[in-house]
Amino acid sequence: MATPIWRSFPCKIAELRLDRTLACGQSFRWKEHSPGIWTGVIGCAVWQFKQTDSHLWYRVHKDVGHSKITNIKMEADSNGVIENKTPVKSVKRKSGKRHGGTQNVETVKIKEELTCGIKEEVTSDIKTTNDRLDSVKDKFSNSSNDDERVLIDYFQLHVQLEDLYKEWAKVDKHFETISKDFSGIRMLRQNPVECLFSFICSSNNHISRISSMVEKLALHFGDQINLPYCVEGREFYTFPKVSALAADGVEEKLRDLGFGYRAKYIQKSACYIVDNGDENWLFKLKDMEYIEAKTHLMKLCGVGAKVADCVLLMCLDQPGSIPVDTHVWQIAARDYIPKLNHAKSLTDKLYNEIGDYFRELWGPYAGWAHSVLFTADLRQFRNNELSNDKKGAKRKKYNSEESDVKVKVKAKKKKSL
DNA sequence: TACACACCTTG
DNA sequence: AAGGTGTGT
Repeated sequence: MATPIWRSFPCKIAELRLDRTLACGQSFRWKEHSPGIWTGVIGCAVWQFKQTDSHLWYRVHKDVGHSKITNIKMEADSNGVIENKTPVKSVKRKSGKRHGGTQNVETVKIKEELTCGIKEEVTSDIKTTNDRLDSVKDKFSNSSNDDERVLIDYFQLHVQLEDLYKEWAKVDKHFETISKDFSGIRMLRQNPVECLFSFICSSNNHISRISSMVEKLALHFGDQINLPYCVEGREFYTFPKVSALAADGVEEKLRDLGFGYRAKYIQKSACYIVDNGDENWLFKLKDMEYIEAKTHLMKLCGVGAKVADCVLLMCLDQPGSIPVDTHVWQIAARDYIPKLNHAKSLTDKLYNEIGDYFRELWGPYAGWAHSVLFTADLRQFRNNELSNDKKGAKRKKYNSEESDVKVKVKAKKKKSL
C-alpha cells in the first residue's frame, strides 16, 4: 500500500507555528524526525504535519483494520466519547481501536462567559470554517473530509489567534513586546486521557523526561498502530485506555520503568476514574463550569491545582484556565505583580490571585496568552529571541532585574539546606 | 492559612 | 535541579 499523499489546508503561519505549538510542553508525543516534518499520534492514527507561510500540510497514516467487526467498533468510538455499546471483551483486539479519536467536532462549544467581543468573532469564524468544509465536501472523499475536521479540531483552527494576539497586545505592553518574536503559539485540543496522565507525570520533571515517560505509557499499556508501511523508521502506539492503567500491578510496573512516586498517582487516579464511570467521567467535565470541573479533577491522586489547570486548559475547553507553576510564578513576579517578590512560597491564595490577575488582564482566553509568555521563557526557545539583537538586550535586562528580595529568599533556602 | 519537607529518577 | 503533590505542623 502506498504512502498517503500530502494534503493542504489554508492556514497562515501567524495562526499556527508547528515548531512552537508542538514542542512547548502542552503535548509530549510530537517529534520532528525529519526537518520541518512533525510526526505524532492523534487517536489511533499517525499524523504528520509541515507548513508554508500560507498552508498547513498534513497526511494521515491509518491503522489497518483486521476485521469488519473492528472497523465498526472504530467508527462507534471515533469521536472520543467512550460508551461501551459493543461487547468489546468478546473480541481480542490486536491494535487499539477503542481509544478513539480526539474530540467531538460537531459540538464545538461556545461558553456563555466568553464574551467581550471574542465570542462573536469565534462564532462567525466557526461559520466560515464550516462553510469552507462544505465547499470541499464534494472534492474529497468522506475520509479526507473527516481528517480535515480532526485537523481543525485538534489545532482549534476556528479560533483566530492573530486577533487574540492583537487584543492582548493592546492591553499589555509587555505581551506586545514579547509576542513579536513568538507568534503562532496556540492551544491544542487534546485527548483528555492522554492530557491528564501526561500532566500527572509532569510534577518535578523536565519536558524531556515527561516525554519519555509518556512514550513509555503508550509503549507498555497502549496498542500498536498497524501500518502497511514504515513511517519514520519506528513504531507507533495509541495512548492507553484508563482501564489499562488501572489494572493490577500497574504501579509496580511503572516503578520499574522509572516513574518514581508518580507510579502510585497514575494507578490510583486510573482506578478512581474507572470506578466513577470510566473515561466518560473525564469527558463529562467538559460540560461543567470551570470551578466545578477543577474541584472534580483535584479529587484525583497526584492532581493539584496546577495539573488540574493544565488539563482544563489543554483538553477540557477552559481557555481562561491559568496553570501557575514555579516558572509562571516567576514571570508574574518579575513582569507583572512586584509584591509577589516578597512571598516565600506559592500558597493556594497566591496561586488564585495570579490566575485572577491574568484573567482580568487578558480576558477569557487568558490561558492561551499565558502559554505564549511561558513558551517565550523556555530555554529551548531562547535562541529564537537571541537571534534578534534588540531582544537579546531585553532578556539581559529582565534577568538582572530579578528582585533583591527574591535573591535573598533563594539564598535563605540554600542556607537552610 | 501558611510554610516545610519528603517523594523517585534522570537529563 | 526539574513545569508539584500530599502530609503534617
